[in-house]
Amino acid sequence: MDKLHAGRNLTQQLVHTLGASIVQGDYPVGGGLPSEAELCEEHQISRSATREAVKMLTAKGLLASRPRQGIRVQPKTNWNMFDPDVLDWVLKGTLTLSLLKEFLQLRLAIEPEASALAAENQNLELISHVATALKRMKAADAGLDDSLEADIEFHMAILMASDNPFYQQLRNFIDTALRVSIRFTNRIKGVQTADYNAHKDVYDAIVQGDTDAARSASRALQTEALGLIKNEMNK
Amino acid sequence: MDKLHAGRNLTQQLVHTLGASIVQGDYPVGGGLPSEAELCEEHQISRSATREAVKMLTAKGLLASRPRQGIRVQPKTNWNMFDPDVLDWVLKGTLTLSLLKEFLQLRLAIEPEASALAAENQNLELISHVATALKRMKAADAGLDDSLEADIEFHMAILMASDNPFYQQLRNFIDTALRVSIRFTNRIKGVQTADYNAHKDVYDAIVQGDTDAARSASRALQTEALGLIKNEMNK
DNA sequence: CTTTGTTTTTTTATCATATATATAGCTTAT
DNA sequence: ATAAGCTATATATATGATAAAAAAACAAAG
Repeated sequence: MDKLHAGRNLTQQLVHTLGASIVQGDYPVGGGLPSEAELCEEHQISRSATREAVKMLTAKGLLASRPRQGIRVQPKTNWNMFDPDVLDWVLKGTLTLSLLKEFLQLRLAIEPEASALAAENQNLELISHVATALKRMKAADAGLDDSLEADIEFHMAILMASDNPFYQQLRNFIDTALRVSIRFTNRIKGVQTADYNAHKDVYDAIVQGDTDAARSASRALQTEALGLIKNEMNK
Repeated sequence: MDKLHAGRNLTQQLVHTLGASIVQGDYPVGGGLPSEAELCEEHQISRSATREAVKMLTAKGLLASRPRQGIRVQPKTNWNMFDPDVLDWVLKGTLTLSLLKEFLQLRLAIEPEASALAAENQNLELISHVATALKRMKAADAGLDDSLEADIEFHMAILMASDNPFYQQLRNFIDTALRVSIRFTNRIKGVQTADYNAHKDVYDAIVQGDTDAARSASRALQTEALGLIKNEMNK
């Protein structure tokens, strides 16, 4: 079995290798995977482990299996794109400028509204974590902290401060995607210390409880990143 | 085994009964479920079926299992709330005004931006489905079609028309939640033919390619529903 | 008494095999 | 032609045995 996935158990290993393959398009959508028996043979593991891996991928919407019909890849619209694993496979396997744009278009919906909610709900405990992240960003500007990590922590803290479980649930999603996308945008505009002042504007508006200002400050932040990508696509 | 889940196979049945129980809080978060062996005994099914069900719930973020430690419920922040099954269990098991509000707060982020994207991208094929849904809504006003279904179809068509896979992926999520929430809001404001004109405003703006108008028309639609809930909460 | 290393024991993980069940495609009777 | 029934084959389920992991109990050394 794969050496790449050391530390994980057999089922998990197969889940990840199969998941990545499926997303990459190694098997025809709607069409069939190798049968259960063939998968066992190929990967040299037992039926239990194989079946459990298939079940996990089924739970994530990638596969479906029926007797006499075999195991088939579900259409993309069934994939749970918000499952961190699936998202990871998609981003690592098929990252394109176009996909990145689409991701940013989603953040453009989520984050401004999360900032507005944070300003509205005034959960001081949660808002304090935004302040902490902002301090890390400042430190990173002076080379005392990791710029990428500080940036991500900031955006995670905003989502948490929304105090809404649905937004909070998007943490994993945005975390996964940010790690890919920030690296990508940095490559475009040159390594950059993430724009501290623009981030501070968002924080200030939240602290002041100004929902509209929070929304538009956050929106400005997102729009800039999106513009960068769109620009790149037109080259 | 449960008579409630007829038509599904044993694994699926157990997934759904366990999933619902977990979400409802029948087992302590962070704490343990019955052991594999006990689950088999309780539900009178084999270890294969039991293990596969546990794996599926693991894939959805509800459970984790390790040797010697047993099967434990993961903290809520790990649950894949955007998985249609999980959302369904949460909504049916723990629906409150507060949860409904939080759901609408998410739609308030998603749908206006989806409408704006639809206006921007001008995918005529996809936009035509919005027109179809709108016609159904008009027919429903005259009692010739189902009002709930027409309403849902409209909002689904908007998401599709955004032409962005991430928004499209939210179809399942919003579909599931709308069915619960529309019934709920109707109970509050009396059975109502969904507001045709407000919906038409959104469609018109999209057709005209006016992104800002589409965004604010959609936002108005969402804000109204949200206001209704907030009102109810303050009673 | 504390720390560190070892053994025990419990539970899941994996394997192997047997049987049941579902179903696509073929067959046959009307 | 059409529908009911058959067949072959893949998954679904059951069961028993073994491996591996990890917490807990225990023992030895400092």
